[in-house]
Amino acid sequence: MKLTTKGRYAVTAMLDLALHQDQGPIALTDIAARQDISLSYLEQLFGRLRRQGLVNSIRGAHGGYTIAAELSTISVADVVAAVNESLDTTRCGGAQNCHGPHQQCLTHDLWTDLGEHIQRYLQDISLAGLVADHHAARSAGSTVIPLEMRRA
Amino acid sequence: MKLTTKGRYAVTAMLDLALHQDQGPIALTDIAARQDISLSYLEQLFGRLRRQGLVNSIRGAHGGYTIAAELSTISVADVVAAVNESLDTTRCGGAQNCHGPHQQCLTHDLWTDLGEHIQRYLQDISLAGLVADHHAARSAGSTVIPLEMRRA
DNA sequence: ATAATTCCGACCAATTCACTCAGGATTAGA
DNA sequence: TCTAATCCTGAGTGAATTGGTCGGAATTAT
Repeated sequence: MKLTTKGRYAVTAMLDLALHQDQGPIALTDIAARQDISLSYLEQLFGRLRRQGLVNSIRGAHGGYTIAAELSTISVADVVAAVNESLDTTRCGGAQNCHGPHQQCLTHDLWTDLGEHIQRYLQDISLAGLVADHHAARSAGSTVIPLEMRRA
Repeated sequence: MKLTTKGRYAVTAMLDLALHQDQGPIALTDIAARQDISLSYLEQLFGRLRRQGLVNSIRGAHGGYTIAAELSTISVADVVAAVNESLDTTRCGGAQNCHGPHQQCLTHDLWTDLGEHIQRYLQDISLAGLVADHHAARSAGSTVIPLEMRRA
C-alpha cells in the first residue's frame, strides 16, 4: 500500500465523480477544471481505474465516466490500489531473504503488520462515507461552523 | 510519514545495534555484514541518525556506534522520521489550496488523519519492544516452532 | 606508523511522480 | 456526412527519491 499524492488525486477525482454522478456521465475535463488536476494525468489515472473495474467509460461526444458500483462497496483502499498497481509490500516476498538470525524477519513482521493496519484503515472508508462527510460538512457549514474550520 | 525501504533499513540497523549494544561500540561493517546492507549506505543513514541524536559515534579504531538513549524511549517512528527528514505530509500546508467547494479539504482531512494514525502506530513501538519480541521469538524457537516459521 | 573506523561530498543508475504532447478511435448532434 | 467532444494510447520529460558507489579526509587504538 503505497501512499503518495497519486493515490490522493485518484480519491479526489473519484469523490468528485461520486458527487456529480446524478448528472450522468462526467467528462474528465469537468473534473480537471473543478479539482485543478491536469487532464492528461487524469486520463492516465482513469485508464487504470477503468481497467480495475471501478468506473465505466462512455466514449464519444457527451461521454464521460460513471462509477461502476455502489458507492458503499468501493473503499479508499480500492482506489489507491487501483492506481498504484504494485503493492509489493516488502519486496522480500514471503520468507525470502530472511536469513540467519531472524532479525530481518522481525522487522519484516513489523512492516507487514503496519501494511495490514493501513489497509484495514482505508478499507473501512467507502466513497459513500466520504460523500456523507462532505454533505454533512456543507450543511453544517451553513449553520454551525465545524471545529476544523474555525482556525482557518 | 514516508514509508520506504529506507526507513526499514534504518530500523533494521538500529535493532541490530540494540541487540549488540552490550558489546560496546558496534562498527558499521559488522551491521553491514549481518544485515546485508551496503556499508556506504549505512554511513549515510547513521549520519542522519547521529545528527538527530539517536546514536552516538566513537571515531577511530575500535570505534563504532552506540544507542544514545534508553531503548524504551526510542520509537520506530523516531527512527523513520530521522532518516526521512521531510515529513511534508500533504504538501498543501494547512488550509492552502483547499479552495472553493471544500472537496479537496475532505480528502485533505482523510490523508492527515491517516498520517496521524500511522504516526501513533509507529510511535507505540519502541526499540525495547522490538528487542523483546526478538528474544521471545528466539527462545520460543528452541522449544516450540512459531507459526510463521513452519512453512519456511 | 598503521590499521580501523567514522565522516564527508560528489556522483550515478534506476525508478517514480506528475505531467505534457501528439494523435487515434468513437460517438452525438448539426 | 461533417464536426466537435470525448475517451484512449503511447511516448517523452524534468524533478525528486532510492539505493547505492567511490575517493578520500579525520580521528584514534595499538
